[in-house]
Amino acid sequence: MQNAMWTFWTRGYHATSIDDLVKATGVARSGIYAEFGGKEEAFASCLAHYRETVAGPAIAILNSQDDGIDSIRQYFAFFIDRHRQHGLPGPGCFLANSVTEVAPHSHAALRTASAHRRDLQRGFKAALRRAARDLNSHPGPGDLDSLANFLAVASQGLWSYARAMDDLAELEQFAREILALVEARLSNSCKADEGCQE
Amino acid sequence: MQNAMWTFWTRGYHATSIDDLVKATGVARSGIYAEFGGKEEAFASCLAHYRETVAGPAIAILNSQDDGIDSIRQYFAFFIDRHRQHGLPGPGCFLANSVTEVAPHSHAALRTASAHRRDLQRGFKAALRRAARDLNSHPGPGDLDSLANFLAVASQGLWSYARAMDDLAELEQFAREILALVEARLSNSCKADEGCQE
DNA sequence: ATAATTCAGGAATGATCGTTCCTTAATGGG
DNA sequence: CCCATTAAGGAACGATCATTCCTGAATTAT
Repeated sequence: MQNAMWTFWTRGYHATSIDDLVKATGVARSGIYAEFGGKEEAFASCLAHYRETVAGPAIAILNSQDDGIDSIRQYFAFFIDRHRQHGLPGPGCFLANSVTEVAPHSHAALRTASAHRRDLQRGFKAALRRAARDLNSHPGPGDLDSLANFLAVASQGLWSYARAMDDLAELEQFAREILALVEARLSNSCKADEGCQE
Repeated sequence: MQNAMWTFWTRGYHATSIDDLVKATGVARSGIYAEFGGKEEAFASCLAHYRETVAGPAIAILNSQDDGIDSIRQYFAFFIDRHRQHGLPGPGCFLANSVTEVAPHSHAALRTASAHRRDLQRGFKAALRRAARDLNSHPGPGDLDSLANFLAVASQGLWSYARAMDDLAELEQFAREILALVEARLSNSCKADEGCQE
């Protein structure tokens, strides 16, 4: 399963053949069909497995500690460290890759990707709420939703580009910039609020 | 050419067969090979054609007027309007799609995508410089580069998700949020600067 | 008008695709 | 020890892939 997931992850759905899965996993063709049912089902299973074992723990980082800003920092560090180990160009995020390649033509992949985005957005929102609290910021209604939605979509861009970049420093710069932006945005809400201390 | 580009754009490289190109363009198989050479060359030509006729004019919007913030707003509006006409899920950005699907395994596509990102980043930086000027903001050295790099990568996320979303309002919310973030970030630089009025 | 040339259309080819099926080895109950 | 059941390995299938090549019509030059 792990090897099949990795193959779909790095090569995508269409560029992966059943033979590739056979070579990657070591199990025979009949074993692939016995385990999954077919290529589409195999892909869906691998995508769900990725969501459980990789994306889920990553989102959990966003609630791993009290400091909201640092939670977001660690979320990005989690993926960037992966790419530091692997080297660039890297695999990116399997869910992010699937959004581009298969989601437009596969209802199953689209629903998995949408559910993931919802979870990620909720995680970001929770971290942002703690960050706003620590910054004495009082964002308006919907501001945190808008900002969390933005962070989820912007992350997609980072994981996409991780497949086409050769300099890790650019990924790190992106992560630093996104934190600076969030702090500036929350501080701005603070500034607009009258009861805010300095 | 236009029809071949659209086919690769919406379906991707691997999911597009020569037969698809024949049906889409109306020219016979031999005509495809006479014009392009082969499937890979056809894709590269279509990608270059997209960069010239779609991405180039879009980047030019970033320098179309003096108001930097509004230039950025119009850049996003340009693509979002496309998706308003087409409906969601939409085609996204052909270059952004290629970053995910083919750039990791194709040197030609990777170079085209990298060159595009460089151009886009330069366009954003120029617009940001004008925006900073109008906001009386004095960002530190490298701040505009970092912010422009961020905008280019974040855009990638938006065009990716345009292929997997069904609500245009979320695209628009993203665009509004990115402008609010940029303004907050530039205002923050202003606040840090002592000679800043207000 | 006729012969030469060009080029588009589609048939043919070898390879590879996803999928199925048959053979065979392994395992467990009697 | 033997037979029944199961699961794994690989051969075989039709379909489709990218690519090549051949045929016939259109066009140009003489």
